[in-house]
Amino acid sequence: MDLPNQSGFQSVIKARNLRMTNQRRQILQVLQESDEHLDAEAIYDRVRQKDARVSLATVYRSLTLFKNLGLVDERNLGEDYRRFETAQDEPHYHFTCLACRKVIEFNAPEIEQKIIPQIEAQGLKVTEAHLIVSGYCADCQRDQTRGKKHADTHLRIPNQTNLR
Amino acid sequence: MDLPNQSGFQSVIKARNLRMTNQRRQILQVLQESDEHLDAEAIYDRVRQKDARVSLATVYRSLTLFKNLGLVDERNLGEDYRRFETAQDEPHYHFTCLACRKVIEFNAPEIEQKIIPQIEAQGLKVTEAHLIVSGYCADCQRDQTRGKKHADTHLRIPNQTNLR
DNA sequence: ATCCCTATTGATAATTATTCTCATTATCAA
DNA sequence: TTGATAATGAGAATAATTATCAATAGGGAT
Ligand SMILES: [Mn+2]
Ligand SMILES: [Mn+2]
Ligand SMILES: [Zn+2]
Ligand SMILES: [Zn+2]
Repeated sequence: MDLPNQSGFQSVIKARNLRMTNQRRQILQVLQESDEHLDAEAIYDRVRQKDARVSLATVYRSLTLFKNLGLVDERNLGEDYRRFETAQDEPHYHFTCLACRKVIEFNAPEIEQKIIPQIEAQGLKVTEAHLIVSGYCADCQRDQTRGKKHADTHLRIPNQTNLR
Repeated sequence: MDLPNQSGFQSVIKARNLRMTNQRRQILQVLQESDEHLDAEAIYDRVRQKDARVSLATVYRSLTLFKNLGLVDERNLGEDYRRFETAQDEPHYHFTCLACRKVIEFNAPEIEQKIIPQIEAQGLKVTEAHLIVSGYCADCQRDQTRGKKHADTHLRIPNQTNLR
């Protein structure tokens, strides 16, 4: 079963005399099979389950490559680590629940149609735009039991107690 | 010479039986005197120049405190470190030049007036929203000599060569 | 199928922003 | 002035990401 742009992957790889490795295929496939926003570690975990002897360094290297090839987009959703998802045709933006970490995507055509044009009218050239919204999802507003479940990716337990 | 809300600072500090220390005064003052988006290290440098024997740990601790008190806002402008600025009355957003690192602020009332209300209409509670735009400023589009000057804060030289 | 060039990888050390630890100091109310 | 304890400084610890480098593997040419 081949995935959508596995072929587009091939062509863009060869065009730059890069090499089509198993690791790259696996890593890209994990991204394509997922509708979530995975971080490097989550991708690493999933790739190893499937089969390969892949190193975390290669995951990072491949993500950087895919990003530069336009196959994958990097997202910063207010965490201190980076998430990745396959590049979409339509731009979209992200809401993250501060309690359960669920990520909800949304469109905001005003950004592409009004805000960015206004910025570029001032002589700036825009290459990227991220609208990052955070708050509390409907479930977590209702529940007292906030932060119980952790949607959208695997759990990472931070350290900090510096909240005063 | 007292600064704007140094007094508001006093009251909010006392209200929570926190203590008004020299370090906190100095750090907050650096933020208030600057119209830039400083990172912890830049604040650290400026505070030491002024006078005090302040540790970097205290800068971080104070920034976290000020953020929680609503006196200071944290910004992530696409770098791998965090910037801070005094809390503004009006929301605003940020464009960063990828070449010279200059930061340009702009308003986007559509966000507060249309986009966020739409999100909240779906049952979500929004507590924060950042629109982070990057690209190239007018100067850097013109110049071939991109990346020469480094506006808005001190220089940090990264390591990476992983760009393929 | 074999050779060869070199892009890529795995393992692990290095880097670096931020947080933690804990003994010492300073704030402030009484 | 004193006492309780909030806050600090110094440096160790943490953790995500990147660099190093010898070994491996892709793929074009033969
Ligand atoms: Mn998304
Ligand atoms: Mn700003
Ligand atoms: Zn939630
Ligand atoms: Zn510029």
